[in-house]
Amino acid sequence: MSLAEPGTYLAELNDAQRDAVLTTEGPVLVIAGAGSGKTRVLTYRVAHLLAAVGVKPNEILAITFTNKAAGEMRERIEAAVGPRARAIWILTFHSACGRILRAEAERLGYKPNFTIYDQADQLRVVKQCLEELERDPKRFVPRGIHTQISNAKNQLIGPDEYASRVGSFYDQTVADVYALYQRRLFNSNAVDFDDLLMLTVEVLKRFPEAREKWEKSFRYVLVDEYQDTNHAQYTLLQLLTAKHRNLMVVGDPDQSVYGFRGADIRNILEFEKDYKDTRVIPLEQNYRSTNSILNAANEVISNNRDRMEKRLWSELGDGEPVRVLEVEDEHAEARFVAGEIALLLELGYSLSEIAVVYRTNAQSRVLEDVLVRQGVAYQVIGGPRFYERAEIKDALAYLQVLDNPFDAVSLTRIANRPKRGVGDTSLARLQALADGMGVSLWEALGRAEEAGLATASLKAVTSFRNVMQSLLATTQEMGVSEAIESVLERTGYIEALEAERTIEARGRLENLEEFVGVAREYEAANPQGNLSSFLQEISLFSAQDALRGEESGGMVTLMTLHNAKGLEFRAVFMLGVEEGIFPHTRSIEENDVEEERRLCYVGMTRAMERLTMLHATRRSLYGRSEMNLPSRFLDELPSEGVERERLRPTSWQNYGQTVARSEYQAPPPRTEIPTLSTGDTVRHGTLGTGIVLRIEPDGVVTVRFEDGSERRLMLEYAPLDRVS
DNA sequence: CCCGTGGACGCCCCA
DNA sequence: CGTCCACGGG
Repeated sequence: MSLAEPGTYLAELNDAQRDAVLTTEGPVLVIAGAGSGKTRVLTYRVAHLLAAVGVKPNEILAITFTNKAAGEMRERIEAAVGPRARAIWILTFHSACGRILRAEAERLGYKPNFTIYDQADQLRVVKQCLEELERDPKRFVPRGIHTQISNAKNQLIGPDEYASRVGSFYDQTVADVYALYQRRLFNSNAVDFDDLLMLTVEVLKRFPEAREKWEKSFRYVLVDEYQDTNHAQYTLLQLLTAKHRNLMVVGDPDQSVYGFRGADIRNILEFEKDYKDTRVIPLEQNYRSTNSILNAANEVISNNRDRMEKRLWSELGDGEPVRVLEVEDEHAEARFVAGEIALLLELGYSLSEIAVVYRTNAQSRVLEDVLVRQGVAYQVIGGPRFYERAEIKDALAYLQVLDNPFDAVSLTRIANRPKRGVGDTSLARLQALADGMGVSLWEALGRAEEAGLATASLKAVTSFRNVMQSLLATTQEMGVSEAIESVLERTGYIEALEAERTIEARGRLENLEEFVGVAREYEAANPQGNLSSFLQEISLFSAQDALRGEESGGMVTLMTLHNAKGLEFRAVFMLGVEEGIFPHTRSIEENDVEEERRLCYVGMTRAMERLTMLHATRRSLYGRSEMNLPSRFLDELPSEGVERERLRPTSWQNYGQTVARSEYQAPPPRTEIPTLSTGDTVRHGTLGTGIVLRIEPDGVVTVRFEDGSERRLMLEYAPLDRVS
């Protein structure tokens, strides 16, 4: 597309889409059904603003749902208008707030290099607070308290206001913890995810100079996935667009699925009330799915009462019917999916065009077992993440402390890693000293002799502090990757892992190497980036950002329905479509089935050609075997264009060629299992030769074969031999 | 101060 | 069925 010629790109749009691109002034609400080309609209609109309206790149703020989406959008715009696109603000809510807050932090008394605490860090602080307040953690469950605080922040209710509204003893405790929690974070120069929004709003509200600066700078604001905004985000947008009022929001009320983190569907349903002269543009033509899939999804969602009437249609024909399948239990479910994947490959599908979605992360395990056994490459989005692994968190904690020594949570984490004789007792004494003197833990470390420690402990603390001090001085001048290597080396972290001589330790070392690799990539992509910006980027990483796209050969993608949002696949399998799982028991109890139904709608509309929904009659959950009824969502499907089948034990036990063996008849383990290490060249019976990339403690090896495909194989069973 | 063991408990989805 | 945490011996 050439931007000198609006005619060329406008011709690629349908009437409604074109309208959305050309209506640049004033508030615009685009109701974009699933697969209706909203990314195209957003991209072209930005390009149009730059090329035809003459807007400067830094006057545009585009909010996307994930960093990955932001990156893709930036690429597409750059392809159209060139390097100018780099100056556009294309960010998620959290990263945009991170940036604004860094610029304005000092007005609130924070330093610009504040640390962002993740869920685990936040919980740890809540626990500390409960301890300090001497409340019974049985009665006041940290997780529950934290949820209350988080909800309050999403509603922009600060600690003082919360305290003034207390209605019960429980509330009073929450209020006390909230106040203390906030003070703790402040003293650590740290913020949590919710603070990014709440504090940004606070700074804009309290400081007119700040507000004027930012509302002036963003002449055009675009927001994707508007149906998932919460009150804080809503207020932020109001503040930022007060001057120019050029706000375009794009969303689909039927895809609002983040109620649990404060998303308020009314933001989109009542947008027209908030902005009187709103131009509403519905996009109903779908370019993704066949009509069988769309009709099925339309039927299901029409059972919701609280919605805007909308009906998607497509020109892609009826296609294959939607399949609803009953299986015996979760193992049969997994085997069936694995068998179907094999069939799809024969039909010419590639693994990367196939996704399996489910309600809860725990559901992936059974399927993973089967896929590993079959040697099917897959990736799990979400679940235990790279950055949540202990060794990566340790490395990150070191970096956090180097960037922000006041960060007490990170400092506590690394104080005794590797073991160096700084135990909980010593740390508690130091923390008490710090609290007593009103200084940070880091400063207390420097005056350890006043903390009344045993001689050995004092020595250990002093030597730890000296190491950190010297790292603080020397890493200043280094790039991020070099700093990480230096930290791991000089703290003895690497040495300690190597001394373990276990496969686990080896895996951890490999993960750390990968982490250094991440840092190198970051340096290459951001030549002017520093430690602070690297850490911020990592803290705001989302599950979808880890999605590996069209890598050669590819892999099947496994993920929760929430993580599937915004993605599309030629074939989609939806697991566990059963009462109690989907809709989840808790949603039924809390009368929130409409949100679950929207989630079902989201899942179904991910599929382009083939959609299979499965339910098992029996399923073990928490070690107990339960009988589940088919989900009510299955009852809501139309009869036309839907095929219902029941897989009887006899038919699934021998299902497909590769799946023929049931789990009780696995081939006998090989007698000679080759000893492999990463980098070895190996030969596989059917897959050819490849290189060992990674070895997991449970005997799973990852091999990259000559055709570029990566596979995870069970060393015990896979016909693998070492060739060099 | 470290590590192993047994008991309690879980009860989603996420940046 | 797993995980996480508290507790007690070495």
